[in-house]
This record gives sequence, structure tokens and C-alpha cells, in this order.
Amino acid sequence: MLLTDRQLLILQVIVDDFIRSAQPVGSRSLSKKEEISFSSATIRNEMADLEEMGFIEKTHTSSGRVPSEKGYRYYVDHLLSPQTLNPQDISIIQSIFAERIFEFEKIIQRSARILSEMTNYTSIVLGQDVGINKLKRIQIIPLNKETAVAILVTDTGHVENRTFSLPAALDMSELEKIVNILNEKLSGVPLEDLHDKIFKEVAMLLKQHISRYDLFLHTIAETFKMPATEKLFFAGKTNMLSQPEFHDIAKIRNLLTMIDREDWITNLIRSNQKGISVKIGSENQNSIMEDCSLITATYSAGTEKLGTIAILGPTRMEYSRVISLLQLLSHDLSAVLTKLYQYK
Amino acid sequence: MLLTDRQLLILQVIVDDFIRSAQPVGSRSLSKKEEISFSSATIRNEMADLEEMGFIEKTHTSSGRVPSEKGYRYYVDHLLSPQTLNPQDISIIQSIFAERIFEFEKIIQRSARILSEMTNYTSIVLGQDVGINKLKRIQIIPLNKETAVAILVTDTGHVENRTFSLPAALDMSELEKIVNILNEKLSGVPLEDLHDKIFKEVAMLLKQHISRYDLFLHTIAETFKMPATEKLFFAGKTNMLSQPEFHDIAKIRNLLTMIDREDWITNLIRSNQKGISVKIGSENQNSIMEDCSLITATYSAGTEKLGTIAILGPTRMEYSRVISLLQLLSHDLSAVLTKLYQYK
DNA sequence: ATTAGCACTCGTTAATGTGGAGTGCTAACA
DNA sequence: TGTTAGCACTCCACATTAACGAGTGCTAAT
Repeated sequence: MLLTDRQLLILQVIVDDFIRSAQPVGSRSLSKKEEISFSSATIRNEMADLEEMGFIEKTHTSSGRVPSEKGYRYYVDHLLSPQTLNPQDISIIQSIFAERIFEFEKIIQRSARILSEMTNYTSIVLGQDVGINKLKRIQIIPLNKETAVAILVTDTGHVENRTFSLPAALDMSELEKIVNILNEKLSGVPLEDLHDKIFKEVAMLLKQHISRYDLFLHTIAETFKMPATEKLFFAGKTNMLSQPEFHDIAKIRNLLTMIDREDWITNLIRSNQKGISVKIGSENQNSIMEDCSLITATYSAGTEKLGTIAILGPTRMEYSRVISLLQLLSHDLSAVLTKLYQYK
Repeated sequence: MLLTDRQLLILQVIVDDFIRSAQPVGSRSLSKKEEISFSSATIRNEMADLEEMGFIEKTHTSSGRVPSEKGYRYYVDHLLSPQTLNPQDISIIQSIFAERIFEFEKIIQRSARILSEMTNYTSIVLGQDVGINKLKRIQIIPLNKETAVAILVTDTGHVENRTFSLPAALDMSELEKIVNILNEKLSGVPLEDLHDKIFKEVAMLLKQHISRYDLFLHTIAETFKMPATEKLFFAGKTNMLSQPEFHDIAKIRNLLTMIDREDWITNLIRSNQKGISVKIGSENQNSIMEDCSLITATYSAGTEKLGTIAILGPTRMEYSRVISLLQLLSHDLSAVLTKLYQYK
């Protein structure tokens, strides 16, 4: 099942051509290409072999060939020329970081937008899990007699806030004491551990210093319970509508509905090992994604992986360009975030 | 141009039927309805008159009739029976407020979601303009030597935060002083006035107490400049894909792309007078919306209008039900928010 | 091993025909 | 005079047919 050089060439040209045109590729049009110096009949023979091996398919008996999933896979794994991005693309990516930005979310959102504009695919970014960020400071600000806002600031500058109900019996000086205790004990604790830590370490201390501490303990623990997951950022959700493979409304609706399910997307995209990953069609383990490919790249601060940046497109995707773009972006993004978060 | 009772009846039945079936309504099928006791020939005569007056249209020479925009308008203005919502709908709406919620955004987001699920249309909620909320407290929390987070809490419990660059020359005790001055001078000031107020009232005071106050003044003023607009909440963006009138991908794409333009939607929905408004087709002043109707309702806290809640659907929309739902929801929502914000 | 040639397949498009749902008009009727 | 039955007519929707062309597989010649 080793492919000859000629078969490799033909497979590559077929995939390239189909990615460009979205039309099945025939032997005659292939034979006219510069790269190809043999006749259409020869090509037909080779194509028959490639088809037998499962790399290409016909849409009907007398149609040209279309890459199969296996074909795309082989193309991505072995035939992708390490394409150099065109200088314009490079400068657009770098423009994301041109102005100084302090806020994680803004950088991320902008990255997603620009990526989707450059590619005409959908881009999705999985933000960092704020749960692992360490608490820098807690503030509690009473709004009125009954409610107050709790504000958590992490060492990365992320701010979480919750409004909660204030026990009637609590006076201001006590509240101040509580905030002091919380800051003292919880500073440096990852947000996701706050809930536990409050019961384990703060409860006792509160008991010593605050009358009716019990009224407050539960509320505060609940208030600081972290929401489940990482935040998602989208851009170009409607770009899929421009892809010729999605001329079918039912298909589009299924896909867009899926995309709107954040839990599902999070699972799809979350990735453990660093680097670029390409999932083609049914490799995504979902029938609705069978005409889609998903390319993901992780970004980090220092050595710590923060999140994932992904491009969702049709299986007929510009793999080479998208991979290059993601490589560049994830690298630059990591550099900026590393600096922003002062890793060394 | 006054319509006879019989014409009114026929118009009403045509609109009702078309809203239900999305099919042009013919004289024969009309004559079979219970409500209608005269023959198809009579109906044909009446329909010819209604068409001449512009209330209904043919899609082609020998087709049944379809309501025109004018027909819908008349239907909405005069023929809408003040329908009583079915009890199930009522209880679903009320379930939104069943559990106690303290946060504006959560209530709003949930309202939008439930509304879109109930109607199968797209629902859009325009949040309040946080600019008019009054500042309750400012906090500035240094993250490291170079950056700090500024946190603004309003009297409604809304929290805004910005990360900014800290002048090198500033020491901690000075920062504390600054925060005290800011709180003293800016407390109670609407967020949108902060920027001005800082120059008018805070600048002098800073000058007196802080060396190199100039380094900080501009940064802080910029940091507190409010972002332009009200926040938007969406639900059911893809519901439009299920409507038979949007079988055309290009149309859908235009519409969805429009919906993603927040500035545009904000302008479309923002409404000055209180109460329900129905905009049918081209009344929305935009060619992409010509097959859509938009029903908006405002919600308030006390006497103050906070925002708008809207349903976007095809012109062939269930006006009666949607209007009733919006009336109920905006009423209940206003009640909850009034309470939440402690108006009397 | 390569390629020219040819019969064959099948999708696409245009042309043609048929059935049915609907209309407008006319004449008869209560 | 308002209502209705009847009828000719229109036009969409759908199916059938035909022509075309892009493509294939196979065979035989180079």
C-alpha cells in the first residue's frame, strides 16, 4: 500500500484542486496542469488505484474524483508543503498585538475575529480556565441593607463578581472583619479551591471572631463556587453559510445549533496535549461534523497551557494555510500572554 | 375604504390561516371554514375587493391570497382579539422568576432564552444603559509593579473592570489616597459622567495631595471612559432557519450577518416610548428585514425605562401570541427589577 | 509502461406535457 | 340586488423526455 511518487503527485493535485474549486476533479483537467506530464489515460489508471486504496472517491459512476477522508488525512500528514505564509497574512496576525492590551479577553476576542475574517471559516477560542487562577483580592461591597456584591480579583487581572443576599444580623464592622479574614486566608488560593478552603480554613476563624458566623458561611461559600467552565469566544459563525457544501438548510441548522451549545463545543475543542491538531470529518465523532474539519492549536503563558484556539471549516479546508496561521497566532499569542502574566 | 363586517372576517381568517400554514389561502378552502357561511364565489368577490384595497395579494395570477404588509398592519391594529394566553404559557413565563435572582444579566439572559424557546423566533434583549447607573464604589487593585485593575461598582450591583498601566512613580500609599479621593468625589455620579467629572472636580484635589498627579490623571480618566452602548442578549438566533420563508441561503446569511452586527441591532431595537411596538416588514426601514417583523416591549424599574425586549420573526408571525407574551413578560420583568433595584 | 480511441454512464439542463388549485366572469336564482 | 353555480382560463408543480457533455473503464496500438 505504498504510494508511488506519481500517485502522491496526483493525490496532492486532486486535493489541492478540490479545495480550491469544490468541484470533482477529472483526469482530463488534471492532465492539463503544469505539474503533470502524462496523459489523461495514465491518470485514469492511477486514479482507479488511488480509489481502490480509499484515498479518493467518485460522487457517481462517471464523475471526477473527490478526496475521501482518508485522502485528506494522508494529505495533511504527508503532502502538506510547509507553506510559507504570505507576508500580508503575517502582518495581519501581528497587527492583533500592535496596540498594547492589558486584558486577556480583548486579545482573545480580537484574535478570533481576525482569524475568521482571514479564513472565512468559523473561529472558536476556548479561554483559560479561570478556576486555576489564584485569588489576589476579595472585596465585598454592600449595595443596600439586603444585598452586596462580592468581587474576586485574580493575579491575572480577571474579575469575577456575584451579587448575594446579606444576612440581616450582620453589621458593617463585622463585614469588614470577614473580608479581612477572607483575604488573609484565601489570597493565593486558586478560585476553584475557594469553596473547599472556606470550610476547611476560614470557617474556624470566622467562628472565633464573628457572632452568628453560621449565617454567613454558607452564603459566602456558595457565592464563591466557581461556574463550571472556560469561556468561549466565537467569530464568523455565519461563515459556514457561504461554503458550497452547506447548501442544505437542514444541515446548516444542525451545525449552527450545535455551535451554539457551549458545553458541547468546549468538549470538542478542549485539548490536552500542546500543539496543533487536525480532526477531519468523522474523526470528530459526531455525525453533524462529518463534513467539517476542526483544526486546533493551544496557547500558553510560560510553560502553562491556557487554552485552545480553533478553526472550524468544511473538510474541504485550506489545511496548509490554516495550520500556518494557527501556528503563527498561537505562538505570538503565547508570547504576549507570557509577558502579560509576567512569567519568565 | 371602510371594510364591511364580512370583509373583516375574511381578512382575519386569511391572515390567521396563512400565519398557521404559510400557504396562500384560496376561496374554496376558506368557504369550508366553520366561521364562514357563504360560498366560495362570494368570497372570491370579496377577496377581489380586499386585493384592490391592498390588504391581500396574489403570488401569481391564479394563486390563493396572501396578506400584504398593509393587511398585517390592519390585522395587528384592528383584528387582534385580545387573546388570553394559555395557562401553560403563563406559568412558563412566571417560572423565569421562580428562583430568587440578584443579577440583572442572568434574569435577562434567561428571559431571552425562554422566550425564544416558546415562540421559535429569535429573541433579543437590550440591556440597560449602565452609563446612567450611579457609582457606588471604586477599587483599584494592583496586580504587579506595572499594572492594576480598576473596579467600578454601581448602585445596581453592576460591576465594570479595566486593567491599566500603573505609573512607575506611584507608591502604594499614594494609590490609596487616590482611591479615597475618587470615592469621595465620584460616589453617586453616573458612570457616563465620570470622565468629565474627573477633570472638573477630581483633578484639583489630586493636585493638592499627590505628587506627580499628572501621570495618573489621564490614565484614570481614560480608564473610566464608558464603552459606548447597552449590552445585547440573544437567544434562538438559528430559529429563523426553520421558517419556510427563509429557504434561501443567501437571504438567511444576510439576515444572520445583520443580527451579528450589534450596533445595528441596538439601533433597530432601541425605543423611546414605553410599551409594545410592532414593526412589520419594510416598516423596519431595511431591505434585509422586509420579510421580518419585529415586536418590541420595554421594561422598567419603577418609572425609569431600563431596556427593550424584542422578538424577531417572519412577517408571518403569531402576532397575537407574541404580543401577549411580551406584555406579560415585560410586566413581570419590570416588577422584579423594580424590587431588585428597590424603587418604590 | 504509456497512451489514443471508443463505448458507455450519469448528471445537468432545457423543452414539453399533464393535473390541479385557484381565479374572474356570467348567468341564474332567491 | 346580493348570492351562488358553472365554466373557461391561468399558472404552478411535477413528471417525462431529449440533448449534451464531462467523465470513466477498457482495449489495442505504440
